[in-house]
Amino acid sequence: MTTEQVDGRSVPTLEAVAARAGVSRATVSRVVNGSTKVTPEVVAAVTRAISDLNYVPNRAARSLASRRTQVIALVVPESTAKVFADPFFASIVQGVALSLADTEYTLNMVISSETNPDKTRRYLMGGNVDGALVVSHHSGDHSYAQLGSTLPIVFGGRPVSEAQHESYFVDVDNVAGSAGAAEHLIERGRRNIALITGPQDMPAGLDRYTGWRRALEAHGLDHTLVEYGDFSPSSGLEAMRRLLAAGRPIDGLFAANDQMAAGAYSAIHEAGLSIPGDIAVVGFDDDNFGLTATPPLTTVHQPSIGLGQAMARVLVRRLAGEPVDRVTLLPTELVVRQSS
Amino acid sequence: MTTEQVDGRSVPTLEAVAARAGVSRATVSRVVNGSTKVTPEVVAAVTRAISDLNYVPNRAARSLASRRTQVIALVVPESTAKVFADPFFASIVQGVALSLADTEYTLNMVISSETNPDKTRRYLMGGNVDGALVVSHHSGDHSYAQLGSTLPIVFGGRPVSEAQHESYFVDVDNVAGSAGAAEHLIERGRRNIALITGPQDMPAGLDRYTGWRRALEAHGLDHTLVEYGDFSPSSGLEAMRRLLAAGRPIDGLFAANDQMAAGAYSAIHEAGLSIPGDIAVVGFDDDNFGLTATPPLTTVHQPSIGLGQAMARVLVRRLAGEPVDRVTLLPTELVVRQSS
DNA sequence: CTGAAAGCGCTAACAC
DNA sequence: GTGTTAGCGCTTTCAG
Repeated sequence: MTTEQVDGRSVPTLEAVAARAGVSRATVSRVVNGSTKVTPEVVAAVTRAISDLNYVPNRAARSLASRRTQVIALVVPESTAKVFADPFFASIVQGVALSLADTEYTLNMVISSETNPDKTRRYLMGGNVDGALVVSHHSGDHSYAQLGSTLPIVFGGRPVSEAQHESYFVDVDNVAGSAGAAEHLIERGRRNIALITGPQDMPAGLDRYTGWRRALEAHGLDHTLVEYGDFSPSSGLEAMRRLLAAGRPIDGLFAANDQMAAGAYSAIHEAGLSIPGDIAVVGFDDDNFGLTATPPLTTVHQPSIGLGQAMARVLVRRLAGEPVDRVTLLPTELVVRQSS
Repeated sequence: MTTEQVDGRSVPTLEAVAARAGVSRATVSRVVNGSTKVTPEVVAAVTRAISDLNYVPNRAARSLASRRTQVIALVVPESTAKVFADPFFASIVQGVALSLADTEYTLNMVISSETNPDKTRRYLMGGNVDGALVVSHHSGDHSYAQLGSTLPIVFGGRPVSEAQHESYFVDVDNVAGSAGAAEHLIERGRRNIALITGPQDMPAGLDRYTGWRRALEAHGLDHTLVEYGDFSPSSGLEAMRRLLAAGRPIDGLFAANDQMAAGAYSAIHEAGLSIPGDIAVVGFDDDNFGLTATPPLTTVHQPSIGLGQAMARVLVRRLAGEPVDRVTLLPTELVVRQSS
C-alpha cells in the first residue's frame, strides 16, 4: 500500500494570491513580509486573497531566495540524549520550544552522535540553519565553539575553559546560588559547614564550590570541610561518610546537587544523626527528590525552563542583529523546606 | 554589535563540484542522490570533488526542486509541553530523535498552541513538512486526524474514538500489560483485587481497566472493586480511601499508573495496613516513583523510548511508500519489586 | 550513461 | 508604492 504523495487541492502559490488580489507577486511578498511601503487598500486586498486561498508561504522557496532558513538547531550530544529523561534537560528543551513558538523560527532538534560529530558539524555549516543552540548536560563542553565564528551559536552552561571566552552562553548563577545556600546555613546558626561538591572540571562543581567558600570566608568560617562526588547519589553517600569519619564537628552541609544530598541523607542517618537537628542540609537543583525526601530538602532552585527560554531569546536577538551580552546569568532561588 | 551574516568561505554549490569533477550538475546530483546509473569512475571523481570541496547540499534548494522537504514535524500540544518534564514524554522525544538521526529526515519540534491550533495546522499543511508525528500525552486526542488525509501522520497513543479509525498509531499494549499485572497478583495468591483506573475517556484509563477485568474474569474472580482517579497521586489517595471505606475485603490492588499507586500507598498506610502483607500493589508506567518507594513498587514498564522510535519508524516507512500496519502495539514488561 | 534546459516558489534589486 | 526582472541551488524530464 503505497502512500501516494497526493496533492489534494495543491497548495496555492504566491502567484495565485497575486492574481486574485490583482497585484504583482512582489507586492504580495511585501505584504507577507510586513513591508510598510504598501497602501492600506492593497494590503487589505492581498490579505483577503491570502485568507480566501488559505495561502501559506513555502519555506524552501523563501529560504532559497532570501538566503535565510528561519531554522534554529538545538544540538544535543548523544550522551546527553541518553539521559534525556533528566528533567533538567527536558525543561531546557521545553523552554526553547516555547520561546521559539512566538517567533518565525522553527526548532530543529539535532542529536549529535559522538562517534561521528562531523555529520552534525557539516549539517550546521551547510547553510541549513540560521543559528544553533548547544546544550551539553551540566558539563560546559563547548567543542562546537569553533563553529561560533561562522554560525551564531548560544551555549547552555558556561564553558569550562576561559579560552573559549568568545562564546555566547546562558547559565544559572551557580556562584550566587551556592553562596546563598551557605548564607542560609549560617543564618540558621550553623558554624561547621561542610561541602560535597562535584568534579572541579565541571563548571557546576567548580562554581558551586566557589560560592560556598566565598560565603564562609565572608563570615570568617572554616572552609576546609570539603569532599568531592560526581553528582550521583552514591558518590554523595561516600563523600558524607568520609566527612563524618574525619571526626571533625559538622552541623551543616551543602551538597552541590540534590542527588548527592540524597546520598548524604543516608550516610547521616546511618551514623545515627538527625536532619536538621544534628546536621542541617541544603541541596542544589530542586529536582524531584527534594520534595519526597524525609525531611523535605531545602535546596537551590534553578530555572531550567527559563534557561531554555533565555538561550532561545539570546540567539534570536543575535540573529536580529540586536546587541546581546555574551554572558547571561540566571538567578536561582532558595527553597526552604525542613532539612535546614 | 550587529552580527553580520558573514559568509566566510561561502558554501560550495553543486555547480562548483560539477566543475571540479568535470561533469554536469545533473551528474553530480545523481551521485549525491545515489542513482545507480552512473559510471563508477564518474562516481569516484564526483565523490572526490565533494569531499575536497566539503560540499553539503542545500536543503532549501533541494526541497524546492524535488517538492520534498525531508522534514518531519513532532507536534506537541502546549498542555503536554507544560508537563514536558514528564519522563514518559521526554523519552518519546528522545526515541523519535534517535530514530530519525539515522535517516535523511530532520526533526522539527512544533508546540501547538491550544488557543491557536490553526497556526500549527496551516504550518503542517503548507507543504513545510513531509509528515508529522503527533503526541498527546496519555490522551488519545486525534484532533489532527483530519489532516491525515493530506499529510502522512502517525499518532502516539490510540485514538479515543473508533471513528478516527483511519489513523496510523503506535501505542503500548495497555490491555495486555494490565492483564499481566492482574495475573501476577492472582499468582501471588490474591483473590480480592481492586483497581484504581483513570478516566474512561482516555484510552490508557479504559484499556488498563479492560485488561484487569479480563484477567479477573478469566479466573472467575470478582471484578467490581473499581474506583476512578485522574492519574494524579491525590486522586489515587482518594480512590484508595473510598475502596477501603467500602469495607469489602481487599488483598491486592492494581493502579493504572504509578502516580496513583503512590497516592494509594499513603491511604493504605494511614489505614494501618501493610504492603504487601495486607495488600499487594502493582502500578503501571515504571516512572521514577517506583524505585524509591517503600516498599519498591512492582509495576508494568512501558517502553517509552521504543514508542518514539516506533512512531518515527512507521512514519518513515509510510513516506518511503512501504506497507505498514495502521496499528503498532508495543509490549510491556512487568517489573517485580517488593510491593507484591 | 550523461548533458542541456526548464523550472520549483519566492525575494530583492532596480526601474517606473 | 508597485511592477519587472533576475536569480537562489537543486532536481528532473528529455535528448542524445
